[in-house]
Amino acid sequence: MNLQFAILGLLTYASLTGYALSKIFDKSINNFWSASLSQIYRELAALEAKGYVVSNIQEQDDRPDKRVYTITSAGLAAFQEWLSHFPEDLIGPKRDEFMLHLFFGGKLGRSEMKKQFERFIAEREAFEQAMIDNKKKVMEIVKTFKTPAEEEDMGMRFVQRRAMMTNRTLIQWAQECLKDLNEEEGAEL
Amino acid sequence: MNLQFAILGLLTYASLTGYALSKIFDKSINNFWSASLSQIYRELAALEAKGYVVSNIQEQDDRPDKRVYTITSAGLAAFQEWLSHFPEDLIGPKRDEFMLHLFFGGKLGRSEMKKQFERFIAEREAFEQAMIDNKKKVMEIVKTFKTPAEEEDMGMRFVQRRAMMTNRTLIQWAQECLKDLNEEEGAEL
DNA sequence: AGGGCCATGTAACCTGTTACATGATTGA
DNA sequence: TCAATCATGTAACAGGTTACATGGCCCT
Repeated sequence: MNLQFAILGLLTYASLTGYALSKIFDKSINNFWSASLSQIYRELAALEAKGYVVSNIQEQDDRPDKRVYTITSAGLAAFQEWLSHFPEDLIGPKRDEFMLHLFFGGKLGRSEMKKQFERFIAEREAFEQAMIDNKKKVMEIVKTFKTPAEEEDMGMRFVQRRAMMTNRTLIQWAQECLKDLNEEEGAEL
Repeated sequence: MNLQFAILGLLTYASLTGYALSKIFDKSINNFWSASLSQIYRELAALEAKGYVVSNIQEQDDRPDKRVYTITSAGLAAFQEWLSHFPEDLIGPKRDEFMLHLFFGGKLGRSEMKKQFERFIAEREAFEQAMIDNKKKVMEIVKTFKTPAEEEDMGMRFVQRRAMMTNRTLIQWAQECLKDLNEEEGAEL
């Protein structure tokens, strides 16, 4: 259901193809909700069956024809209704494979643990750099479908800030864990 | 698959019933991997079909009989194999309903946004307090099935630290967002 | 008397992932 | 010439959620 509303939400800004929706997902919503391309196509079909969107095919000479989806008034109403009801539970489901491994890390060698934390830190630092590099690009993409009204950009700003802050914290966390692992080793010698 | 390995992992410490597994999940693994009770029963059945666990029924007079699951040597081997292969992707899938609403928050009133951030902060602060209060209890529960060897407790310590640190950061984040919302309002008057 | 804990599961449904299938254009 | 991008989808499977079904004990 939620993915359908995410799609509807984007379609309130502009009519888009499944492919374009997927691009926008990767650059914005992906920070807190992931969706694969095939999933998007499936949900678009479901939305059309409900009458929340309509589609029409645009022929193109040089590229494959595309199916452009447009939100209907029923879709708009359903979206607003969904939007106004924030979820009760503010924490939600989790699935973090890395943490799952870590929890059982005692059954692994300490050197393997350290290796994994180092990899974690390196990836998070690269991620941070990528966020900084992409920030302007993301804003440009967002502006192609969001109007430049200040209040509409709030959501994106908040989302980006959260991504940056939590990423920094996770790097710090991993560094502290690494320190612990090194100190324990020192104590043993 | 991952849930199956989480269950196997817990069963390496002790033989447990589906119900008991669910309790332990709620107090430990739930920080980074959620599972419902019915899911646990289903995965236990799947694990038994694969020969990774065996079960035997213990009759009880005062309470319902219980089915106790024990890991087999094949199960142990499969678990160790899984454990030694950390995931490539360290970020993983996300589904955060609150963020999804927030992203489209521009279509909502500013007062509604503020209300939601206030709720967010209150819940996160309560969560922090609950973590502090439960810390000792959790450790006791963990010790009932984990041996007290220091290195085995590492995983839990790291997991708890991460939960505390990210929670703190999220509170700070929400406070900053609230400040932004208030300042913008001030500028308008 | 009523709610929560103990304890087990089944069934249906909804979501998410992966593999398959096709094929032209553009840039390195 | 090779990979990437544009562009659409289907099918099968895996994993997660919700509702249903049952029933005694313990505490307030």
